[in-house]
Amino acid sequence: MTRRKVKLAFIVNNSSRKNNLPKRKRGLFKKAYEIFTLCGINAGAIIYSPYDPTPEVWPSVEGYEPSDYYFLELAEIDRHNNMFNQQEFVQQRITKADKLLLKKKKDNREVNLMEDMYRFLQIGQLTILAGVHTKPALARDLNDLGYLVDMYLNSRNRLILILEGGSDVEIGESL
Amino acid sequence: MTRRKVKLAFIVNNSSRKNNLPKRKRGLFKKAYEIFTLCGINAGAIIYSPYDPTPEVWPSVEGYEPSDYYFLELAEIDRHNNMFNQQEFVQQRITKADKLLLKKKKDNREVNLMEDMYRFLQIGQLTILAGVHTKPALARDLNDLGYLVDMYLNSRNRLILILEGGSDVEIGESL
DNA sequence: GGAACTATTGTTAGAAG
DNA sequence: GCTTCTAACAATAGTTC
Repeated sequence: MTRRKVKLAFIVNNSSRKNNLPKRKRGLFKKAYEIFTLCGINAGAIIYSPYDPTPEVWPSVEGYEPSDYYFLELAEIDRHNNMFNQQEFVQQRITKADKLLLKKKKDNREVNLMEDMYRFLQIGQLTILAGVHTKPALARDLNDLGYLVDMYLNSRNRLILILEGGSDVEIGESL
Repeated sequence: MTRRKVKLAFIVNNSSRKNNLPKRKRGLFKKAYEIFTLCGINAGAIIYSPYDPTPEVWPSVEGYEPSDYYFLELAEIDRHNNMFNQQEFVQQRITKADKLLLKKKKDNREVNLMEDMYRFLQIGQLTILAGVHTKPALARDLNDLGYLVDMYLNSRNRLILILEGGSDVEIGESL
């Protein structure tokens, strides 16, 4: 049991590094779960393991159990008040996003929308972290985005974004 | 200093709960950083604090310091090999996304693209978690997406997505 | 090759400044 | 509000089975 203090640096030994990951991962996700439970807020974690093509996230995407549990817990304390806060909270975030967008008026740069879509899908599951209240809308949106990208894949062609009633604006090209 | 074992449950006392959050947050982010450093992989965490309209994430979005540090560390060990693995890894994920998309061929459902964009921007900073190698492309893409949404806001009108040379497809409406 | 163990290091709840 | 302190609790590195 000789365990010396570990130096916070890349573990050079391959097996040690690999063996460490699941332990640490469990620790990280547990911490996220503890914050989630103790403080009643949405917290999440993600790990891009080289040993798994799918990024591992907490809360889990498939089952949504932690979120459900979350509301169950809150229901016994102050559910209504919490939902109100959540709404205020989201409103603040949207206002902030608005301001951010107004700062972004710039030159007409080319957009590789496809890349964005891919990236969106890759991190799409993270949107669950955005809040329990968005859950039903989320599932729909993710599917719709899939449809949108699917259209792109079918077309295998140039993608154009148009503002109705205005002038056509070319946004990007396919791969 | 009487500290009894804490029950893993919502902290009802408001000030206790609020005081707990920064400590726990530090702990969570530290764990993410440790995995990132020790195991040489991309790991991240996010907290949607009710006390802050901006979600707090690790790694930080502004400075990109942790990522830089990451490569600095790896450079001394096996940078080339790691980058190769990263590429393979990304390729796997893209293949996976492709399969996911093919499963999504469905009916023509309406897409509220604006919602997606908002959500993308809200979680956009999380894309940094997708990998260090995407860093330069990422900054550009986020700006371009901002531009795209900006156009939308300017138009205050219906958004149409068109596949060039094909039939026009109506995708969604503004709020 | 993963589950269990445990000495040791690490984290944090509550209090105090 | 925020640091700091520290007893108590928790996580885990190295090892064993």
